[in-house]
Amino acid sequence: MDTYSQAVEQLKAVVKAAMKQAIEQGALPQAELPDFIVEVPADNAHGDFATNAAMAGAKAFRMPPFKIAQAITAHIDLGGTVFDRFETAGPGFINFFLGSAFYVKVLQEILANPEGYGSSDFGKGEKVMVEFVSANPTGPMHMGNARGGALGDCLAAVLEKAGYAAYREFYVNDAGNQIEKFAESLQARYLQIFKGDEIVFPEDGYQGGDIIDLAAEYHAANGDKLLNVTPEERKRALVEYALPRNIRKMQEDMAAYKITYDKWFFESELHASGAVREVVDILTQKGLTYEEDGAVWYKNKEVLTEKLLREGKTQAYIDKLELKDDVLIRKNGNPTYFAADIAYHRNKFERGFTTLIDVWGADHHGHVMRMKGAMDAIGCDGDSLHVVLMQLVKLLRDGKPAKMSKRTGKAIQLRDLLEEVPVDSARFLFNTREANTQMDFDLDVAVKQDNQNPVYYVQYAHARICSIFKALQKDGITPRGCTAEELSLLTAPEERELISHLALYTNEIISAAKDYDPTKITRYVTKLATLFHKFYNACRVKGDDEGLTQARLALCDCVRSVIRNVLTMFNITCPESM
RNA sequence: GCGCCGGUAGCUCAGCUGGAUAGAGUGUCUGACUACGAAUCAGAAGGUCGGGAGUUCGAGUCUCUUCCGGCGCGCCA
Repeated sequence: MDTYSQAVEQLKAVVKAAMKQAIEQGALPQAELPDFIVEVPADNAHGDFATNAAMAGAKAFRMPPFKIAQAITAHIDLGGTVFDRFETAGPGFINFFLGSAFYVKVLQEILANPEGYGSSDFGKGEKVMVEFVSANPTGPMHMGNARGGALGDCLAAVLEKAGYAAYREFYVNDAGNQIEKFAESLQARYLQIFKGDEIVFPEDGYQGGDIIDLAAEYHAANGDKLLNVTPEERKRALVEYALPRNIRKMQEDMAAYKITYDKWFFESELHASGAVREVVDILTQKGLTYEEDGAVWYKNKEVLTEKLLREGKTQAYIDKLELKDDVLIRKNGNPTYFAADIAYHRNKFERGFTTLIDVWGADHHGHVMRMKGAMDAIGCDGDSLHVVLMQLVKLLRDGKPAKMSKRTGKAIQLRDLLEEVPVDSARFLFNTREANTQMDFDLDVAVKQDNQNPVYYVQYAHARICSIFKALQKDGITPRGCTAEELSLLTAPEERELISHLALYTNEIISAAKDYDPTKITRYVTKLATLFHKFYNACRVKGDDEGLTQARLALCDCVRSVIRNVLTMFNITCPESM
């Protein structure tokens, strides 16, 4: 267990023991021990940790919180802990102050294993799949994919550090309706090369310029080869030409974005293998389908109503949702996206993943509940499917929105973004806002190499530390191992605050993993950089006291290690000089 | 109409299972390099936590209601 968690456990035990003793000795009335929390106060004048045990016990003990606090503190024994002292304060908080033993232990823990610091077995090796981006291969990737890419990739990284076996997957929708639309669009553009406006572009076709380009490329290579063949043959040839090119482009874009997937999963395989048919059969066997208007429907309403009633929702609430059934097999015999998606998620469970995380655009939120219900319906566990919904990105340039409509052809694509903005910057910045909030992405800030851009602020802290080591090396000062006594010389407020923050890292990783929220880590490391800069301005590393200089070098080393630890995890470069 | 997400400083956002005087960054203003990187730091100013009601020792956080913004309610994905 990491030093920080140990301290918290010690504190809980000490407070519990004190309460028990107070009850035994009659200072508190007989009652069940209340649940209480241990937290880090916002204001460090209130100690390093505080507990609300006295306030939480007000009801159980039927006493004013302040009196309870006095009764508890009269029986606290800090022997054998990393704590020094405590006090009661405010309405009944008990504040605890760490002793130097804690700070020494934190540094020793990091120095002993800088790369492994932050890792834990919290996830117990559970197989988790993070499916993210999964853009349609019918056109170039957009800003939403950029956010999803950074989010999904870094989330997977956080999960790995928290002890999960994370797996990154991209679902390629290379089948179904949108491929048909893709084919129709390509065909129209191809024929327009010969016949111009005489060929009407399909109303719901893909308007993007990339379709025109693909048709033109095909024409340049193959001429009028497809002019006089059947539409079916023409479309098939065009898709066979264009689809692999689009997929390759997506793979190139993801590679440029420094995202490496464990697998690119093709929807077409689910159709070819009969997996889609299979889930429809399963649902039919369970009596959860029916035929109407020539289509096969799934009883979504029935499944979700039962599920929601089980969860304690009222019938009135469920009625208001106006749940609807869904088509699995269209009248024309083609399965819907929904049917394929059920098969896909079943396939994930069958591959041994016990937790599935999908990163989706918020516009798909209507799909979440019925997908979970469908998992239950086919005998998988819908509660093991977690969907991280991501709100839209608004691109700003010169403080004004930069439009990004996919249809205009002038849209800002992922590729444009990566040409304009450094990958480090994009990966970091997209993880500074929680998925669930709409975000402004300021292109001007993203290319800035100054304090407005948090990624540079963090990288600068790292480079600065590297520079300290070089400068002191020149003066003949070489870092060496420090004794505990030397490390305990780090008592300045700036030093202690910095070490305290270093101590939080493992916990922060676990918290980010639990919440599926890597933005906690970018905030963590930004604050780490801030605290380092404060330390740097307040405490000189180079000084007369050799032991203190070495201790401060050790502290610098720890900060550098943790910054590198975070940036490496997120696949962001960590320059030694800038 | 129904549902999901958001509304916190001029701007962009934190605020963990309810906790102490609501915090950062940025912007504005004022300071700090003959010393390890000033790509930094210190300080000031800046708030009806969208509005209202409730729950209790205590509410930005929970409940209800209402307003505003985004999104969704397809034999689209």
